[in-house]
Amino acid sequence: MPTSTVEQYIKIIYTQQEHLEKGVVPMKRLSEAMGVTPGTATTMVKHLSDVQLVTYHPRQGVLLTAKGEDLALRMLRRHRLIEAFLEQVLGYDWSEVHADAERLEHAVSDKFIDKLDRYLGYPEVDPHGDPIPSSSGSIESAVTVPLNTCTPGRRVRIVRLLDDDPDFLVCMKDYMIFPGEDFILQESSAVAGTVTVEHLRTRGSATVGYGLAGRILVAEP
Amino acid sequence: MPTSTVEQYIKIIYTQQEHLEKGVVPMKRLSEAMGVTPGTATTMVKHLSDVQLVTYHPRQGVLLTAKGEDLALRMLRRHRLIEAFLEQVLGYDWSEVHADAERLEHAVSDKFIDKLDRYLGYPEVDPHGDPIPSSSGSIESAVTVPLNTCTPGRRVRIVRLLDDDPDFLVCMKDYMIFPGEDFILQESSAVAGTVTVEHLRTRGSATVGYGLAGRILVAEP
DNA sequence: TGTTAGTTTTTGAGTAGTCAAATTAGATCC
DNA sequence: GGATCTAATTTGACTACTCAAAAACTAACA
Repeated sequence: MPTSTVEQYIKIIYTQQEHLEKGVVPMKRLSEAMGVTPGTATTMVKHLSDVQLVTYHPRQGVLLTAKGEDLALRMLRRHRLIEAFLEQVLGYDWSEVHADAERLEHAVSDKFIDKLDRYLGYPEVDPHGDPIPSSSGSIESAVTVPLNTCTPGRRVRIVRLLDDDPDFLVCMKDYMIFPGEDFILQESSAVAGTVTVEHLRTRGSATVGYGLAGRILVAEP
Repeated sequence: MPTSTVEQYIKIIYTQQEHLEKGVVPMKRLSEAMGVTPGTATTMVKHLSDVQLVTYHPRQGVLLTAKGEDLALRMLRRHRLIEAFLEQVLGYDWSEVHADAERLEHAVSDKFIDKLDRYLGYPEVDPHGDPIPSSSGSIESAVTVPLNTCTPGRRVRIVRLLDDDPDFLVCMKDYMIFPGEDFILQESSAVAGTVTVEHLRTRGSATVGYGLAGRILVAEP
């Protein structure tokens, strides 16, 4: 059975991998995401490679194996179901669910997770709109595009936010930017570095940084 | 902040202490309850003493300090609230709540526990009838006596079972011996080593070993 | 081509916990 | 008072992580 440290590394490698959209995850990135020194990450990655969870390309980076991806999806399932539970049942604010879920996900049994899944009514997404993998390890996410790639004038629906930072989430909530809300994209300028949207119902408008808008995924209906 | 290993030692020392009803907990007992070798327990106890959680009497045993007792009650609160949650909300059988709670209790935050407490409606006891300490650390248990000290013929109400062994609990459940149920004590013999009770409602009778009956706490109304 | 900047790896050391096995201290019993 | 039994302690070693700092590699640019 993997230790919780191993579980954490694998989960991070998975998210960095899909985040980067390119092959391998370099050590610097991994060590920063894990909050450890690069040397520590190298040591750990060698070990992960020994137990076949990743393939390690020295001086380039790591890539999950099928076995590693399996574990990553199991962890993501745990994490997101726990986040949903914390928000829907215990009344956490969506900005604070991440930290507690991060600790709980390594302590729960499969039985716990399956019972929790049933209790919650088999939700498909967590409070941030992240899709929840099934118990068999399949995951399907809606077709979305980053907000900063949409053309102004279009109507968009917020589907997912790729960020766990509480401050950012609180801020987005103030702007009504959370999954399910509809907006009109008013302006999007890489040069000015801003994206402005107007909330469909309330007519309130919000401006966010261009980079951050890339982490807001929307659907164009 | 104490590590989860430290938390576990402190909780075990607390329960052994009240279990034994006498002063100090000897190393053998502690090491067995923790599932480690005696040498390991000695090493750990010295450390616990360094951080003022216990007072260590070499070659005799350990005793919790006020600070240690505080931590023990916090852990007991966590453990028992989680047990209640697993049974009442997620539908665990009472025989299986212990193991999962044991792992979760070290991973939850104070915020989590307080919100869980509210969600459960501030329960006073867990599924085994063990009293749940308040968030301020006070604990009050009902007046009870071990079943094997009652006089035959008397009516008794099961209040609490001092055992976490799943096999034992499943067995007790089959006999209807769980908190809230009423019985007539038919026979109790230290010599024969058995205690026989009759369930008040169903008239079914059950016989358990004299030693085990000492771990069944009842109220004599 | 040679220098430099940035990344990655190696090395040596530390922390928290564990075990096995040798040793020591207490108690008990003739 | 010794012999003996048991519980407790010490010792040395191992695992799983971690860091700091030195060394090595890569890429890129003058």
